[in-house]
Amino acid sequence: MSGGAKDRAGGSVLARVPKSTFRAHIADGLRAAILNGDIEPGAQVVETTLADQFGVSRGPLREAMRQLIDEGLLVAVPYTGTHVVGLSVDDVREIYSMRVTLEIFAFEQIWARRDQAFRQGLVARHDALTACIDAQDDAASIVAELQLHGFVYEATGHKLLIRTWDSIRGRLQLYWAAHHRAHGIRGPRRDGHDRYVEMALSDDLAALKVEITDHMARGGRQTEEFLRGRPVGAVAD
Amino acid sequence: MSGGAKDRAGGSVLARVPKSTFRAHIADGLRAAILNGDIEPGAQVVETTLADQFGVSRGPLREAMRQLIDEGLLVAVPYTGTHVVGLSVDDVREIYSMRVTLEIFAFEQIWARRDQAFRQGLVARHDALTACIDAQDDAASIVAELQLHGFVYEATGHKLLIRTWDSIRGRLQLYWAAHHRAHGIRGPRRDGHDRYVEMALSDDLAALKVEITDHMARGGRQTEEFLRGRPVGAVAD
DNA sequence: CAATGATCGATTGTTGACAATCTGCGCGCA
DNA sequence: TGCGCGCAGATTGTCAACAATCGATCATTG
Repeated sequence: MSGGAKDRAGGSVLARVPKSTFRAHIADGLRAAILNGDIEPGAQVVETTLADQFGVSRGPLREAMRQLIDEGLLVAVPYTGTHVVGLSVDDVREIYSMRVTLEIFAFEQIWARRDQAFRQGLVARHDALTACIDAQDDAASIVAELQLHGFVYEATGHKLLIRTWDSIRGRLQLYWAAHHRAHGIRGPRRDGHDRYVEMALSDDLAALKVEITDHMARGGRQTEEFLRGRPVGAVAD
Repeated sequence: MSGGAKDRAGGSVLARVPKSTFRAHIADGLRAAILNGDIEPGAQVVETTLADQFGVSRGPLREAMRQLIDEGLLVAVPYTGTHVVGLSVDDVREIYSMRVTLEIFAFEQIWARRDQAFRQGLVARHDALTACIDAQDDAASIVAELQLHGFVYEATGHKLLIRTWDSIRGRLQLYWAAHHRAHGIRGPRRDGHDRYVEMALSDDLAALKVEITDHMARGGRQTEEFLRGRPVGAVAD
């Protein structure tokens, strides 16, 4: 489409060129590769190598990497190298504590405006998650759970909140994916989300806040057991 | 130092070359120029122009701009142009509502660990802010107020929270600066911060939460009056 | 044998030139 | 007069080559 990159059939991830720029698609592809575990936490990512794999030059690729650095998925040392981030126990703890705060805030924002569309959307995503869990498809359940929670954030219409959720989601998914690869079966159990959705549609905001706090605490606890003492990767930020 | 940018005495902002990369310093300089009002909200920023002003090529400059876009200070349209963001009433509302949530969370995190160092640091920054207000130095008071609140976030040691505050601070400062330039005298009154600090050092967390909520509500209200109907800039995100 | 300094490979940082895209404007035409 | 069309200017997107820095290796020296 541009610059001089003629066809790039060899690119590992991108299939079509969307009419716009490369950067976003490289970022998406690289993010997917990291979250998918194709590149392990702690592993080094080299600009030239990736540029070849994606079939682009280092310019756009650098910008994509910079974006992932902002998302907390990569860590760069000037003139030396860039690595996939390794999450420590404290990092995961921070993610979960932040989620409690943000998600309660999200429900406070939307509480009075939970119309039919919201209720249906929430139930639909809960059903999708339930189906993934019943099918024991862990990879899909991770995505489904992220979409369930993401739907709540989106529903608030609070752009800053959504942006903040976006900035956390990557690290959360990185942890979930690593946990899943290491432990096989992952966390989300049916009953927990059943209660969560039930209360989200109830009239008792206080009870929902407690449920969210407990929900996250459960996830966090099971989390720490897995991580204790050994960060997922080598490099911390 | 590198590449081929020999001396750059003509650069508008950077004075010394710090031994590391350009990007961070360009970002700092450009951010300062925006927050300082040298580039007005809504105004277009052209890569080639800025590159000349900073004495670097477009590569590093693009990365710096990309960072400011992530911070919500710039808005880019592919192949068309990049503008300083204009904040709407809703945007400012979002910033303030987010601050309430984040700051209450910050105090929850640190509440049990408010040692002598924290108390002294908080008082010191409050004194500095008070001095700026008494001297009617609005520009300095903006910085002082940001440092007061920033100190609280830093004190939590919660990296994710600090990062989130960082991602909001720029937009808040952009609004405060624009408000100040348009209205002359800005918001922060002594009594409000006196109460804030007093309660932050008290034993009544619930009361502090109320104070924070009110504090922000006051700032937000005065804010909306100024902004009603006319965003600070031309382009929204 | 330990400490020190030079060298080399690997990787990122920077640059200048070229290509693609968008926007506005003038022109022909019904 | 109103409207589509194409052209030119401006701006961003991309590329390939070059420079700077870092880390490890290895020879040198006391």
